[in-house]
Amino acid sequence: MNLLFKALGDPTRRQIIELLRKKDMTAGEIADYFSISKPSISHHLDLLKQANVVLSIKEGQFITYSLNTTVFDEMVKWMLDLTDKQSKKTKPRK
Amino acid sequence: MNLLFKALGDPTRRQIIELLRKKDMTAGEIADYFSISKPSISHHLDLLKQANVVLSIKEGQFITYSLNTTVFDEMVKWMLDLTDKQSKKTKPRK
DNA sequence: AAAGTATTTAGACATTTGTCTAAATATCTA
DNA sequence: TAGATATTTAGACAAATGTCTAAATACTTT
Repeated sequence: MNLLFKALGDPTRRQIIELLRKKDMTAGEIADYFSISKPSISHHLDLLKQANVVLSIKEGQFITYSLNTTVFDEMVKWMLDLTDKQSKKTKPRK
Repeated sequence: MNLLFKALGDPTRRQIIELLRKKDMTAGEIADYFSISKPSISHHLDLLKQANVVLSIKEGQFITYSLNTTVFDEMVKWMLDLTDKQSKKTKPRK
């Protein structure tokens, strides 16, 4: 989970996630939304990919990125568990 | 939300959060769980406090820390919304 | 009041992170 | 096959981050 939390720690990367929520986009399309260089965006995409937050497929000379929302499941669970006073220190009752 | 995401980006801070989930603890008690110095733990606690993840009250010479789980609500919402394919690009229908 | 305990503040330092430009790779098109 | 387009890789660099030790602050106890 560390890569995931790290990935979400940067505002630019969260914006990328929000963009991809609306629709899949190529690296170039994504970069157009930001004022930082394409290599920087490429780097952010790489980190998101390492964290398994995005998937990419190469289509000709383009690379299309999409969100992999499944990785958030565990994280949401982690956070909801924090609020679960009932099961302090106990295993969840299946 | 940036301070919150940043705060969660560090493994030590997440461990602190997990400790506080079980029970409120003083700074010293928390520090005893780690092999890093007390000033470092103090610094982590400060960041968690800035992110509003923990609350602290001074009791004599001790300072007791507790979790403020309410801050996670917005974050959970953010993540759940990412998975919500239905409302792509639309405002949530109240 | 002095000494001990709990915690933070200050300042230094190495590592990590986010950014950039230049160059490399891969694909498409004329 | 050249030239244009899309994207990444490489390497440099400044800023942010996590850690440390030493010192300061605050409270308690003798």
